[in-house]
Amino acid sequence: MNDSPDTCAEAVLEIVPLVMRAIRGEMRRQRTPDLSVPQFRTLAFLRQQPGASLSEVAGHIGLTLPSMSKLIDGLVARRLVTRQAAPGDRRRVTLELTGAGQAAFDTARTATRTYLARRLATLPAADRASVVQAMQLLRSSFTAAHELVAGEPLPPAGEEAAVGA
Amino acid sequence: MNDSPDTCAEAVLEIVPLVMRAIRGEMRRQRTPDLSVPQFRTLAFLRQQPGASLSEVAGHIGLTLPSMSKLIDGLVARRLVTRQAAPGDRRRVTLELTGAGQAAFDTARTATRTYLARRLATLPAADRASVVQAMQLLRSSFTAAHELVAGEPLPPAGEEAAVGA
DNA sequence: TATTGTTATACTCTATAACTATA
DNA sequence: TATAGTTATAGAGTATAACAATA
Repeated sequence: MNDSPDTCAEAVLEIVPLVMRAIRGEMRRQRTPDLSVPQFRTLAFLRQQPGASLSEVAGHIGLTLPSMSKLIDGLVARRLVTRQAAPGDRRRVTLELTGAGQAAFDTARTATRTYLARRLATLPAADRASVVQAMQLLRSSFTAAHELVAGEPLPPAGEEAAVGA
Repeated sequence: MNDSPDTCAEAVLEIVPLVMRAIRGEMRRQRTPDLSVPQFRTLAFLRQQPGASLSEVAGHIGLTLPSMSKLIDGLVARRLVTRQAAPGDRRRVTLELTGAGQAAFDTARTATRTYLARRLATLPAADRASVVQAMQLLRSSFTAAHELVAGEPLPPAGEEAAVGA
């Protein structure tokens, strides 16, 4: 009853956007000279994957190559990212955070995490443990190998109730 | 250890954007009415609050009046929303969904929920129940007008819950 | 010829400022 | 005068198409 895929999807569809708005709002308040959310996500990716190519970053963030190229233009202009030709294949670019780029990311992210922690501090510890566990479960569902790209078949589909629900 | 506010915040900050990206991507993929996320949220709000004014919708979605006016232009042009002068105060407009607007909302939302359900179907039922429970806990943290430990009021929690409806 | 990325161009979305209509 | 919306205009962000450089 409370564990059907549809019930779970309903709950996720209601709550995740709510929490996401809190995250985005806080990041907007904290981020440095007007860093957009995709730019911030790019910093986050390069923090974990230094030396990534433009295609790799674009694929991860979900932008086209031209769009990501322009986004990187802005980060390079602010001296948050370096862009160099890759040794061994001069077609590729190697992207890395500068010290300022690392600081910009760490500062905003820490502030946002602190904000969330203050929100979550209203819960009993046991409930927070439940939330942590659920996040791990969601990660396994949404990073699974079956990369869900448009049109690609996924696990067995449930009823596709349609219009006029 | 696993239940500290900071640990919980860290998990939320990692996973929620991941899931949100999947939600937004799937909603965008519903090309039938080709609705933007704010347009979809507007339909969701009007589904629950028929007859709302432009200011009310703009405040709820988080757009300025001119931006919302243009957004509504698009919805009216597609015959998903009606816009009439309010009886008793001709300055205000009364916004309502048409039958097609209701169907567009229900279709897109159902498709997104179905997509999420297929993703979540990879989990055991007990784990889905854990996710549902955690969503309820997060709702209590992110919708309640909680005061912080230090006594400071939290920043105004925006309302992005509209996706849920 | 295939790939990796950039430039050119256009469209969407949003904001601020100025304006109209109504109260 | 104050309020509710709209129109005018501009800026950011993204996409597709065409191009350049390298493999």
